[in-house]
Amino acid sequence: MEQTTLFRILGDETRLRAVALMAEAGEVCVCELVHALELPQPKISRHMAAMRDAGLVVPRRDAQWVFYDLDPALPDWQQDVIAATVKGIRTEAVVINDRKRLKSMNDRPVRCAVA
Amino acid sequence: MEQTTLFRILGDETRLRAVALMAEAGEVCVCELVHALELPQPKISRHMAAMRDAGLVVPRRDAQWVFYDLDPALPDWQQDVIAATVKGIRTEAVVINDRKRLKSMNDRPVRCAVA
DNA sequence: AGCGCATATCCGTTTTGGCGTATATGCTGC
DNA sequence: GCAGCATATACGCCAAAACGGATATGCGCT
Repeated sequence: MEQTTLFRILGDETRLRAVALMAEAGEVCVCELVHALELPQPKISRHMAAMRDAGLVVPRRDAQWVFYDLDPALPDWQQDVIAATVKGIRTEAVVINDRKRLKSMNDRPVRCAVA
Repeated sequence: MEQTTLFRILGDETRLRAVALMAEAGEVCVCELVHALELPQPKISRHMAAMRDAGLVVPRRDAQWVFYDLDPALPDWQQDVIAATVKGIRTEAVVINDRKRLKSMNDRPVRCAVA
């Protein structure tokens, strides 16, 4: 069963935090994740690659940045799972701080192309 | 974040199948799982122990059998996640066959005590 | 072309997790 | 107490996955 891959992805704290951030803020680029989650860049890139390979997330290149967002084409039940999860963890201290740091980040890359 | 434990649990096929079965059929005992999933007993026991330790599942001893069921006291969002998941996978061939084998099992232990 | 920032990938290591087999524990009925 | 079934755990092994750090690639600017 390939259905377990969604859970394998969500079963890692770094990726879960990234998912929560994207679900709330829409697409984010790697440097924003590095700043918001306070984690080394290679670690973020590796985890985003895992999500991309799993089909959870879609990359969009814009100049020197790569923006990731949850794939809107995910099966309904997976979107439901993610929605329920985000709802359940949005008041967690970790998640709150991630959100806070993202919002207060200086020089966030401008989204020039398609939203 | 301890929230990842739910997903770590669901990220294994054996456990996911057990969860689907319990969500549909209510509490089941180890020998029923062995029969329905067609897996060796120690493997089932180990996975059920993992779920028990994670707080996903509650054991009920009745004579020589141990029945497991999803913990009704799980946080709402986790119940939502499970509900969405079960809804999403209930038409999977594997899940259908598990259900079928459970129903057609001979000499299923009688539930003598509390439901 | 060359520099600088953003991102991705590689390498070696460590941790985690699943597995099969064997064995222990618990309960029932004689 | 003993036999027999149901369940749990222990042990050693192997594979997957996460990690830090170094390095490669991609892009924009001058």
